[in-house]
Amino acid sequence: MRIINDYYAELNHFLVEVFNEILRVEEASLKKGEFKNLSVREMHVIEAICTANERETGNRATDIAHALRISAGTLTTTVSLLEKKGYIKRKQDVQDKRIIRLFATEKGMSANRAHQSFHHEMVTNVMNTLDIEGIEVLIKGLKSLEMFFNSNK
Amino acid sequence: MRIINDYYAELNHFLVEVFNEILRVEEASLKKGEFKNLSVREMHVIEAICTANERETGNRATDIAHALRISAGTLTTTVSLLEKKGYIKRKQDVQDKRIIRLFATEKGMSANRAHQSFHHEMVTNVMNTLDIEGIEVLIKGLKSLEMFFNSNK
DNA sequence: TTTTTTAGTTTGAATTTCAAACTATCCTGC
DNA sequence: GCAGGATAGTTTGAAATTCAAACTAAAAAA
Repeated sequence: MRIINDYYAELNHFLVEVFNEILRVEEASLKKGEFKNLSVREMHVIEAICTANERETGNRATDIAHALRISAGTLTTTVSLLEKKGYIKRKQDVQDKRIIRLFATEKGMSANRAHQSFHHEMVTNVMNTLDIEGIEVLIKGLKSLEMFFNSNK
Repeated sequence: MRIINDYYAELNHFLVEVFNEILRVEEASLKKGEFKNLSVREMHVIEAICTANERETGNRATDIAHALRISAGTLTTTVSLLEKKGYIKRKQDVQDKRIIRLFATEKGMSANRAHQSFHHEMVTNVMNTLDIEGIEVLIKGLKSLEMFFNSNK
């Protein structure tokens, strides 16, 4: 039981502390790079727009707001700013003029690639310290975390 | 290489999506419980104060602000509010009157215990899906994440 | 053709945060 | 001692972020 408790403390530490770090480091990484004038939130809006267009999962303003779990009003604000900064473009749908479709500009896609490479470095870094079996166990643990959260919604 | 890429995508998904959930669920969990009038930020201030007093790692305002990585001004604001709400107490140090030491009230400690039990549930939930070896691998993976973040500071 | 619904924007208020100025206290060197 | 600098915390003013609710325009339903 002693050992289990040690593991408990360590896991809790990681889940509490380490993952707060992700945002912080992500932010710092953004501030250092080419796209200083983007906040993490803005970067995530760009990312969501790029992903939606790649995977064709819906690039309407509503879709993006829903994916990011932010309100429509908040998205409008961010999108207006990002458009002014030249990262994304609004396009009114031809069939249904109520709908605004969102696209990244070249600059936006470039910012997204830079951001992706941050994630890529992070993930490959973790993977390199583990063998295949270890990766599988890590994923299994993270999966059960996800299940825990889904059941708590 | 195909398989490695699948793992990559899955890991990235967890690191990006799942851990954003922690804050959300934590927030929702708070709003449901006995201590509705506490934000996640406020809860974390209480938690930091309780932990600091348990472990005697420094309960000065400066120590707490540093542990939470927030500015002194921000902490002052939060502490004033939490004191008004009855969760914590300021005490001026006797030796050095510049120093403000922070303590949780009974109510504050009670809120902290409720919050701890949320974490406890979360962590034991993950641990229950794994055997000892699995837990060790999970921790190893998380550790390498932490190392990645520390090297990126 | 009305009425209702949907998509997005605007508005107004609340919250959160921080840097910088400020106050009070302590420490150092003369 | 005491002047000058350092330290702890607070206050202030401004910026950023967010959302609900009111609003506009367009589409769908009745």
